[in-house]
Amino acid sequence: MTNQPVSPTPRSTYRHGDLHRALLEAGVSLAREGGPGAVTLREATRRVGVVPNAAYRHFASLSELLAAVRSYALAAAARSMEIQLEGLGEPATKSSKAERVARARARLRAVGSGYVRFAASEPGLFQTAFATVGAPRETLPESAARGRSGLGPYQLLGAALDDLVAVGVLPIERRTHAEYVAWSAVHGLAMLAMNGPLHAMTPRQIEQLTQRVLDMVDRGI
Amino acid sequence: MTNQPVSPTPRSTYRHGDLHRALLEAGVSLAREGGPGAVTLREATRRVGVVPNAAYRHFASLSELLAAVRSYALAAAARSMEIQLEGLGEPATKSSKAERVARARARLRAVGSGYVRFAASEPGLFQTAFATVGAPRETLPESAARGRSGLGPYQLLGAALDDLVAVGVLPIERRTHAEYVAWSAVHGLAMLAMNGPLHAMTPRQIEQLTQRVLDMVDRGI
DNA sequence: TGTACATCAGTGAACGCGCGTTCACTGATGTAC
DNA sequence: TGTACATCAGTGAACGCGCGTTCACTGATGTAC
Repeated sequence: MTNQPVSPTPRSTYRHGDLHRALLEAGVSLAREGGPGAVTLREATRRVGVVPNAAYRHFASLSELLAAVRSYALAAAARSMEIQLEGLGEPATKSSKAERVARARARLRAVGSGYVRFAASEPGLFQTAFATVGAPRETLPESAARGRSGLGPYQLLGAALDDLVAVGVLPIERRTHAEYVAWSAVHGLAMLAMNGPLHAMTPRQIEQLTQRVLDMVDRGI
Repeated sequence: MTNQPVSPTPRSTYRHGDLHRALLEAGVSLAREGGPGAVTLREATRRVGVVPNAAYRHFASLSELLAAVRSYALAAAARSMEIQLEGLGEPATKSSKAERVARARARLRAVGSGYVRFAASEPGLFQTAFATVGAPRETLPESAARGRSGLGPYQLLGAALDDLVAVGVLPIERRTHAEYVAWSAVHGLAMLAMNGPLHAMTPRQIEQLTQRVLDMVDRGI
């Protein structure tokens, strides 16, 4: 596999200095390259140029490192969604009802689009964040798993749906569990694009398909 | 983990008799219990009560066994979808346009419903069939991966969509890649139901959510 | 400002684990005569 | 119908791999005096 040179960052000092951060970064790189299964203590320490058990000064176990990496991945996903939201620009101060409706719908699309873009551009991190199949359900350290808005991916979706309700597009009785309905569509697309039959598609084709799925959500939610 | 007794089926004969089939069945059990990652040659042979390397008389490698297990899982998924289709009953011989439209739409719902039901009832096999994350893209032995109709899961979906076109519900220009749009929705739901936040839901809640997602597909495709 | 010392980050060696896979073997089976 | 024999399914032992984790250690650092 990835046979990294033994000591990629040769230390001059005996102490490393910031091993905790370095291990986390190595863990993120591993997840980026090979998904959550590729995150191992031995490979992370190897990349940092430190002996395997040195990791235990900073993480109690592998799963603690993995949890930290997952937080990072969730935050990165949130950022991707935020970036799409920011692309919408500021709302007009005095906006008509139609404008507010259009904006709320655009927000939901932006959230979905950011989600799928993240999956397509960072498949390894996406898997780490959202597709931890078979792994025991661990509690997420929610603190670090957010974007700049202070919201995590799930909250960003929720806020967009609240907007749709406020603006009168989404009937309040359909608000319950609406996250899951919308999420299903983009999550499924993301999965298929990553390892399924869509893997061979160009980014442009993926983008078009994303728009079609978002059309479906828009019409059907 | 699963510490199976060493020789669950003690042989009286030196030869096993049908080791190929026995190993496949053990592999399917392992996949059922723990997903594709739980399928190992050593555990499969252990369960059958045979020495590890005996497997090499029947499978060239682990990945060959895994491919066989995947075929089985795909066929099981197809069966689940077919069962939902069969639940629709026979079409009336002389049916009105409205009846044929309703039937075509019901068919798509049945396909989706069977897919999600399979994921919910057999998560390990579902993962083995459709969620092989990170695994190298291998060629599927298509032959065995089908239901009784002779169609695989993907073909069943395609046929349902063709029906919608024939009946005039789905505009022909939206037929291209429509599989992926519909598939995304149910696949995402299935994934979320298996390991995501929907894991704690009751089968009844999952069923209701499935109907909402299918409503969305029906309205939005 | 200089020295003794406690702290604790990183070392070195080793453990046990389960895995896939290879090798030379053995002994039950079915076939040829 | 009985016997010699080739076949080849399953055995026994071993390999090397990477993994997480534990142990007693060492030596750079920063603090107290």
